[in-house]
Amino acid sequence: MMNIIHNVKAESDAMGHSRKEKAGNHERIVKIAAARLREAGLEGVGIADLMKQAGLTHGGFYRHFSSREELVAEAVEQALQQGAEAMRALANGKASSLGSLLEAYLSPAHRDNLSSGCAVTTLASDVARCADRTRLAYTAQVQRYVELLGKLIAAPTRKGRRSRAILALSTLVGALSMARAVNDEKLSREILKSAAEELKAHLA
Amino acid sequence: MMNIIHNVKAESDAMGHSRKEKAGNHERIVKIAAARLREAGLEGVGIADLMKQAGLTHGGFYRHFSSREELVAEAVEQALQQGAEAMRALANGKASSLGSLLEAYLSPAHRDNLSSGCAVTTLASDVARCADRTRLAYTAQVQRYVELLGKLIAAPTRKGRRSRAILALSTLVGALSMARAVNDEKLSREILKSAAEELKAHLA
DNA sequence: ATTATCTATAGATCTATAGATAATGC
DNA sequence: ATTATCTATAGATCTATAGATAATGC
Repeated sequence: MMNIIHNVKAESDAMGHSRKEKAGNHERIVKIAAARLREAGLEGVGIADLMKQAGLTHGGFYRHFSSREELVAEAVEQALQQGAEAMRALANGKASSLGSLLEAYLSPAHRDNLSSGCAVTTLASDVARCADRTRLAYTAQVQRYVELLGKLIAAPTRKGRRSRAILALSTLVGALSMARAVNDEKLSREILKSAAEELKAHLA
Repeated sequence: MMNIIHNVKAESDAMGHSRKEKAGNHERIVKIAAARLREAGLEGVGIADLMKQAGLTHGGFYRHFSSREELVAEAVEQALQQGAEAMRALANGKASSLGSLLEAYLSPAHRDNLSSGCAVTTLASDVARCADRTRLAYTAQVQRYVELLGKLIAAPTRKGRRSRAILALSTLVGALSMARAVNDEKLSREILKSAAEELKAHLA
């Protein structure tokens, strides 16, 4: 695969290295990692590659992070947060917000967009093998999703809403995972569509 | 992690290398890979490690496989098949076979048993980045699961059964994924339990 | 003087191959 | 003679570190 993402750094290499620049560089490395690690998996991209895309050389990496693992932790936190924002935006958007949220989550567009998609699905199996810090962030994000979905779901009791929210989130994660892994566009779309429709029917 | 799995090879190293032995060795390498790759992910174990566990040295690997990718393909096929057999056994077992299947799939035992658990969940995100051959095997397995579940689900139409089977499989895959990634035993069990109970209620 | 980055490289992998060894199978 | 395995190693990574460079910031 050709690298078509060029140096994003604003300043020229001849310029100095202020603390402001450092903060900006740090943030840029994390954002790039949050995208690339979702595409390739948490072990799928090297430090040199990530630094190159940030417009830096790999030697400078360890002034920003004490280890690769530390970058991964920050990047996963970043990725989870991005997904949360996207979902909240969807939830606050339209009238029948639950329906449109389910449809957006289970859309072919989300399926094909690994780099900025929901990390709760994309990184689940990688996170299961991660350090505690990363798993903690993942856990907190799952709790937030369950609470968000619970607010959108009608049920007589609080327990019932939570239970249905867990069903809904599980279905979203599983359907998206399989739709991505499967090698057959028709089946992939069927999975997305059936999961969305059955969920809507069950939760209505 | 200490390697507590010792040399499984029956014959001593001083013995000859017949074609029968070769077939046995090939099968053993694939079975070990099917387990270890589910534990560590498709990129998480090296050839030397796998061969060592099979009681062989890494140099012999390329008389069995033309590349690492070829072993991965065979191992994923093996892993998918194992999962299929386990599920079929569950489905043919008891009276309320759907209920017991859902409970077994969403049990803490299955959650904690990566090496012989269902590969449709465990390998989903890895398979999405794999070669066509591997994705084809995954796709066929998803179809088989949908058909198996469809037979156990009551609905007025064939389409309805299939649609509900897709919902059920999606929920199983998503709930198990999250239950493994999450760092909180209480939440993990709640995910498994809620998903199972809501599914049963919806499909009854 | 401090520090953010760069160049260069050490050290540890990992995949794949080459040539030696010791048995099978014609 | 063929071949399944072993020993040894080439070549390509990848993480992490050491020392040089060039700017900032006291």
